[in-house]
Amino acid sequence: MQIEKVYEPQRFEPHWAQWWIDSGIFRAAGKSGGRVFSLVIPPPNVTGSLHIGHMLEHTEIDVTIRWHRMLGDNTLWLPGTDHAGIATQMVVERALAAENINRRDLGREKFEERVWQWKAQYGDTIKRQMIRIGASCDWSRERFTLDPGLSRAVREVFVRLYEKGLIYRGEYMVNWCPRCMTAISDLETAHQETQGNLWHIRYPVNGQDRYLVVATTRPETMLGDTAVAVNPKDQRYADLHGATVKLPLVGRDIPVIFDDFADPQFGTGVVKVTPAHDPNDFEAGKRHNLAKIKVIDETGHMTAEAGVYAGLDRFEARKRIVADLDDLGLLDKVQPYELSVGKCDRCKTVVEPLVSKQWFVSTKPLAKPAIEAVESGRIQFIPENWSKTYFEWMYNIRDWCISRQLWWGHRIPAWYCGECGEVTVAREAPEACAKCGSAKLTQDTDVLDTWFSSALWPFSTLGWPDQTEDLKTYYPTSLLITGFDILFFWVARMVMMGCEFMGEVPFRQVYIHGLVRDAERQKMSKTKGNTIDPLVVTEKYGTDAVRMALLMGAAPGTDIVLTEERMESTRAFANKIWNAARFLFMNMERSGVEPWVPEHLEQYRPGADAPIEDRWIWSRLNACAEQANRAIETYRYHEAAQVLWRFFWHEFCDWYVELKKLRFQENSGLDENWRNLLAAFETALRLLHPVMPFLTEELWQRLATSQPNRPKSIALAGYPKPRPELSDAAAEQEVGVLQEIVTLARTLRTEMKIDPKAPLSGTLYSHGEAALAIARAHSGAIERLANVTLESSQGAAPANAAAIRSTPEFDLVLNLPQMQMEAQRKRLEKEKEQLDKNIANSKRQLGDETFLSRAPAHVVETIRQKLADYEAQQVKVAAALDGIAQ
RNA sequence: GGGCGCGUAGCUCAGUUGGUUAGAGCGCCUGCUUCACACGCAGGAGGUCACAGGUUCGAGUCCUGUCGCGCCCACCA
Repeated sequence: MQIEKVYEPQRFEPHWAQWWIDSGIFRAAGKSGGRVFSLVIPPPNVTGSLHIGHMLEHTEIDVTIRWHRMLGDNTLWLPGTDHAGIATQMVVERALAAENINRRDLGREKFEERVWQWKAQYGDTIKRQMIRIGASCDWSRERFTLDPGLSRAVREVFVRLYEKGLIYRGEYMVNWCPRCMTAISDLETAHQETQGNLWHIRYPVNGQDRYLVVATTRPETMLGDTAVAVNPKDQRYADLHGATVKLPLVGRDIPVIFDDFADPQFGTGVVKVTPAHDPNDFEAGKRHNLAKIKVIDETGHMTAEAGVYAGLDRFEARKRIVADLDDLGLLDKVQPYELSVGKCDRCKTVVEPLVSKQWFVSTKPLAKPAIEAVESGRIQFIPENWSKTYFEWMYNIRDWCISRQLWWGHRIPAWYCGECGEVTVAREAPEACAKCGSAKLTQDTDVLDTWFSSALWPFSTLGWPDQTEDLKTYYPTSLLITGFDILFFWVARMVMMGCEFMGEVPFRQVYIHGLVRDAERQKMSKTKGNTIDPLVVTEKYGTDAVRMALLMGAAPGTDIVLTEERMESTRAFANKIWNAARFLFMNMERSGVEPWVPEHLEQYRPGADAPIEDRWIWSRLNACAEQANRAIETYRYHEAAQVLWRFFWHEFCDWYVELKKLRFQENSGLDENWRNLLAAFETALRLLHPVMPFLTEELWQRLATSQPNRPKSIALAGYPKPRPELSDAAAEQEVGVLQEIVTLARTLRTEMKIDPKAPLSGTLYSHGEAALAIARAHSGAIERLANVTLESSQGAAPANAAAIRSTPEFDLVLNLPQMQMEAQRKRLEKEKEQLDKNIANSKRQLGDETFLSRAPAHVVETIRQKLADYEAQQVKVAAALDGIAQ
């Protein structure tokens, strides 16, 4: 079998990804009317997969660790919707860029038409890439193809909420993005601290020789002022009841109103009121029945109401107005001022608060059961802290603006009558107006916020509103895995909708993973240019290495720092596995051993008289399985990754394979020795599969070829479970001592600056028989691993022995060609210093009456034991130092 | 303004309920092209766990405060 020296992920990963799909191993977990959840879904009793979605929309990398357990457990959560959407977005973005088209220049119909062409053109490549990185990619479920089943669910929910009075349409202040030309929700508005000015403007009071000075950060809105407000308790303005002021530049007379929202402490205590362009003022306007004068339009330009400023860009108008006020002597002062400016999440354009007719969901009634679900523990957050954030938002929830003026998405199922203006909300397009019978109906052109349909995902994908088998089986799911950045957007809303329409939470646990950060701990963002493109790095380091790097950094509650250094080290780990396999295969060939795995994987164990290294590695294998399973079950993926790393590299490779080298000299075919080894390696591959799926699949297939009844894939072979009967304390003890002897000898050799190639001899001294027996039994191993031949001797090392290393159990003395006295003395003195410190420490504690009386017995006992060891060591070190001095 | 979190080795980070001498990867130093792997092997240096108090027999871990940093939410003109 020809095996390359360095593991080349590019050769194997695409092949396996495709094979998993073709052979149906990654099959859909549930089907419903031809809809599948996700193309790449781990099968039953797997293990796991890591999922990286390339979020163009959010211009960052989103990492979802999908470590699915049992299908039968109903522990699945399958990210599907958004990733299919993302794949489509990737196509669209590419096409738009390549053809240099502005979305808005196409109409809705044209756009949808073009998308299919683009998909044909660019889709295959992207689909392949998505699959390669483990992302789902299901073309049937893109948002704007408006999958009929999903649309039906959306309409159903809309109508039911409307009939319950939980959806309403009204004229409200919304966040408007002048570039996207749509309303956006509060959540999609990102506030940013910006350095601006506070302009103080004089408004002359009619009939008095007096000004009211108002402060504003947005002078251009003054053209739309319809009042100025002061606090009713503010004595300075108590005389202004019934007064009016003349609005500068416009000349309109506007009233002075008295309202609590004016803060006497702020500026002069007088505030201008622009009901059409400020949320606060809008509310005040309603209270005082003020006119709304719209001076800025949907494109961010001044309207005809703005008089001479009409047609100007809003920021240009600001400059002109300030200049004109200054000319008129009405600019009292200008103050630098830091304010937070709302920007569109998507395009960073400054949001314009505008009054318009929009659809809203009243969220308070929906939030109540959703809060209760978490409070009662029916939904659990991991890490738990996130429930606080969830509550914080839920308790202060505001109504949700759901209408968007975009042209892809789910149309709002509302029709307006051309005759009488009646609004009809219905599941299907109505024939005639319910009120006047007119057939002149037009559907609302607005579409729904994408999160509206996303909120229904847990049940809409299962066939709701029909009571399907899938719905009964899979709702509620057990686990949602997601990032905190969509906690409000998606998670909270799924809970609300689930409680409302299913009467039950959509999932039991929510695992919140961190976001990926770059080396400077910055959130990845396209505008900052610090994005690590998963397609680029998977190409460079391999998918397995990228996955492992992410997992190693995935401690709950912390962000994931993804650096190339980290990926380099995980690639090294992949290569290590590869080379361990390469080594085994080479030796199998040499010994005439065919690839082999046990018939019953979970029952194999080495015999009681098996070679010590086999008994040892199987015991360690079991410990590793135990820890890995526990870590995975408690969502401590970083810990699992670390446990596996340490086991495979530092136990399996560094010790087990090294010890096995001695056996390879025997040329005896597939004996028990080989069986133990191959079965151990096979188990190790299964343990590693979740963190290195492609590599382990490749190796496992090569290993298992001979087994006719083997599962089709390592993914189907079952994750190794802890098996207490494999634990072998005696073997661990014995190999532990062997490791100690070898390490001592190596350390001593390096310290004495002895050429590692020079064979040495030495003596192992011990009072106990155990260490001596081990040294004798494993002389071959010791010679191989430390290049030292040891004699054994009962008793303590001679006082004048120079090259000495001690443990509480035994002393190791090497016969050196020349003495390195100085190096030896230095090391011993350092050791003595450390021992003295430890002894003093232990003695102090043991001399403390309160400690003895209050500390648990086992703590006291371990300290006693340690003190005895330290003291024994101290005697030896002192003797060795004396030896040198003589 | 409200909420959440962070500060541990040169760098990036672990450290589950407080309990012996605080760990890993990378980097660094020394020595090895040993017939699986230099994406490697062997050995090593490096930390008063941000600071100040407190609780405790015992604190990186719990409490209070200070300093520094980050994130989220919020209609402060």
